[in-house]
Amino acid sequence: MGKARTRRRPRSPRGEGDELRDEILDSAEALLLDAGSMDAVPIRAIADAVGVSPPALYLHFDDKDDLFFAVCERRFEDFERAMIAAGAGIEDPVERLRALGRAYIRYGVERGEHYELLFGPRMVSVAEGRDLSETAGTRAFNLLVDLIAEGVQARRFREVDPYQAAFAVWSSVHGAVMIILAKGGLGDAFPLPAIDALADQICDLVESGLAA
Amino acid sequence: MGKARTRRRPRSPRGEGDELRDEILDSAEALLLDAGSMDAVPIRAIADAVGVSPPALYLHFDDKDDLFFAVCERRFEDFERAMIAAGAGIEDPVERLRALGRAYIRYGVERGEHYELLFGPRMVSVAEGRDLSETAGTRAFNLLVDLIAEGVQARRFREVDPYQAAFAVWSSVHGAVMIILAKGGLGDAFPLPAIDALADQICDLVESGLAA
DNA sequence: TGTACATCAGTGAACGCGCGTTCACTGATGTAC
DNA sequence: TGTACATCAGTGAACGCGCGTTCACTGATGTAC
Repeated sequence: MGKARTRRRPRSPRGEGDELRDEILDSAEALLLDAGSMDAVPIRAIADAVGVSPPALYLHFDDKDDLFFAVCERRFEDFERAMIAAGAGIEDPVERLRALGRAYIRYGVERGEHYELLFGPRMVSVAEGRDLSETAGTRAFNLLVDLIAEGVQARRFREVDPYQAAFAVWSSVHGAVMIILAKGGLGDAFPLPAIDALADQICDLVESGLAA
Repeated sequence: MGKARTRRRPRSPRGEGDELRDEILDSAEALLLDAGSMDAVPIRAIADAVGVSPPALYLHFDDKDDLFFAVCERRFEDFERAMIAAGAGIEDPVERLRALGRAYIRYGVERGEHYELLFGPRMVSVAEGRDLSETAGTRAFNLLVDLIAEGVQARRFREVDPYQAAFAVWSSVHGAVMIILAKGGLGDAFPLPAIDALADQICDLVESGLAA
């Protein structure tokens, strides 16, 4: 049957055309959850979900990459808030690191598609040629660097280079998330330890690895 | 200009049509190195590289997924050999684990596109619905499980569950590779520690994390 | 030894689809005189 | 207060391309009688 649009969005009142921009980002994000990758989300599907014609998207974004980079930025801000919240109020660096690690893995596993957008290979092509130094993602990483530096200074961690150690820690949790996400689709041929147990295992590993 | 084919492959002699199959896999693999993902390798490009028309590929493979699954299998066998070679002749489990970790990261970094094919999200969709229990990838993972079990029994590692610990170790090195590969395309906005130093850092982390 | 036939290893052209994007336009609303 | 005009927030249709795959075919080589 026909091409009937699911929902027809009423035209924004004059001067408030920017409202559409947010609705587009909302829909693009929601579709990403189902589709799994940006390539699998056609611009037409976004327009349809918003209730608008495809060309309307070009009133607010240069092209598809531009649109998804904007989705990305919003997500990174959300991710940064989650990390800040996870560590808030915990004094001991060791405890805070564990809290961050758990929160990171939980965030990644629970929002797999978003996580892949943020940290997967896809992001690389979208981010190429843009300045990332002031993004929420970079700030979140620096949270970890600072935490490790603090722990080293307080003699709760061994004498490591905080920047390098942060990469190592990040590798561990990132790897855990990627494997959990990948194996999620693979059935029973390759059983996965319970996710929480795995998260704890990783945290143990990191913790005793950094222990003073 | 035009559609002139780069190279025209002479027709296989009767009864040896299977030779083409290997040549297709070789070309598909080579193109993957340049393109970065299976989606970015059109079937036409493979056919052209081999010097054959696109429909000829369907004489040997059901469809595109089938073709790339075959590429995948060949790579996993190669990967398994690399891991076996890296650990060969090293008696001490701690030393062998470090050797495997370094070899894993080196393998992943040096052959980024192949690595992503093997362990990235893309593989999931290709592998879906197939039996993986007898694949080289599973065997390579069991190598790690056995190594940890051996180390635990020899009291060189703490008393951990080998299967879970193997997942944790794998997460660490897998995460390291994914991050190195992802950041490789990102320019200088986010400097990466020297790869070897990072590999050592990860190995240190894992080692002291498992230490008895 | 000759010839009809089957088979093998492909080819060339096209189908049909989905995609990102562009183009010319429209109708409602505000503004200037 | 009336009216010509500019602007804003979109629309509908189409362009042009690349893709995976299918279809009907071809020409060389082997085999049966």
